[in-house]
Amino acid sequence: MKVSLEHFFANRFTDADNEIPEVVQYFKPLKVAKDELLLESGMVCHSLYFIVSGSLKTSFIDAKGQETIRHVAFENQFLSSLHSFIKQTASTEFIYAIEASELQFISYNDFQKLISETTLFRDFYIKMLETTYLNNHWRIETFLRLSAKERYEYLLTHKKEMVQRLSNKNLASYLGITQESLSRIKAKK
Amino acid sequence: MKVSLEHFFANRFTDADNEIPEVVQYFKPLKVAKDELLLESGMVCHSLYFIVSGSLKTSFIDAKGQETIRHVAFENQFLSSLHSFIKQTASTEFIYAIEASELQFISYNDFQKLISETTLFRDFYIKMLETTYLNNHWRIETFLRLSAKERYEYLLTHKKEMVQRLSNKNLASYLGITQESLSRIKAKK
DNA sequence: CTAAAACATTGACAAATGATAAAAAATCAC
DNA sequence: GTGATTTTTTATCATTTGTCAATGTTTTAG
Repeated sequence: MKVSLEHFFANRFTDADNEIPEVVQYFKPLKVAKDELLLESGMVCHSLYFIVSGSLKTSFIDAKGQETIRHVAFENQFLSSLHSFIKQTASTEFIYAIEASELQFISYNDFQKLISETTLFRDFYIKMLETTYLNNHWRIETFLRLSAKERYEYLLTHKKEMVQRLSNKNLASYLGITQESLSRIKAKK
Repeated sequence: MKVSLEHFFANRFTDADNEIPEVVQYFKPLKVAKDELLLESGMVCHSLYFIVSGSLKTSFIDAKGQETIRHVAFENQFLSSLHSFIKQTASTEFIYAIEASELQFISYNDFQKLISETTLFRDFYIKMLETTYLNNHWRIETFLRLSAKERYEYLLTHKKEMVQRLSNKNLASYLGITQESLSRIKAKK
């Protein structure tokens, strides 16, 4: 599947669609291989990525040295190490391509410029923060009161793409459980 | 402890502080008793609350009928059922006062008005979404790779006020564990 | 102040998940 | 295509957390 940045804005921000060319010109294309590192923990994240095709993840290394996946994004979604990007401070997480991916990215400076100069991008930024909020919200709810098995079933029902496109290893990490537990959960169904 | 809305804005939004009186006039005072309900699940949340003194929580009822606390706020913080408030759709959660509290609240209409009319409030709204993001971020991280005991210790170190001001019942609910487990965790220290 | 209700603690046991190890299966690099 | 590497599955056992029940403690309503 392949999507475009123009369509993304045209479909969602009809009020200020005359500003689309102005906004889109600041994005640069980038192709990355499967498993390619886009941001190292400890570095400042300078880019916000739009996914044309493929998938990205943000992750950190836990106390036991295991990679733990905090967020995953597919086509038509944006991803960054948001805290680092917004504040231009060192990131506590990595960004990796999960699959080979085509991206469009914008630098922090151009991002700021567009925020101050265009209504479209300001609306987009608020919308992005809201979407991020909703995403984190359901994720916290699933952790608060669902067992590992129920969290897996929640993804199967509500986020099927994640189950289909992530390896067991990545999926287990995203669910906050071990690979072995996930394997058992899947076997029991 | 008691704080004021004027100080909140004056301390954080120095760029546009001439707009503070314009913004503050739309907030109305409200006193609520301990355990008082401010928003019922299924209703549309019409208010954003600033806490002058006391504390509020947002919670939902899980599959087993247990109250589960998603978020807690103290003095000098804002709280709402944000999804419901932003989209003016039915809330999936309740808002309760934990302690007797003094609040200042703004209606959705006045909120929208201030967003469109003042730089201060637009800046504030983005800041609020960012703060919310950071809060959800650490919460997800603690769920992903920490045990119940480690999550409790995390709160002790980084959010001591929560441990001090919440009942065991509320704290256990916020941590996503049973009261009994929390009681045992505390006893073992 | 007192009785009732809510909350907190403790114990015994059950269920879920993690740790470790080993084997099977899939994927990758050349 | 083949051997090496990584991922997935399976099994056993240990640990954590939940469930249920009983009891002690604190808070609340009148």
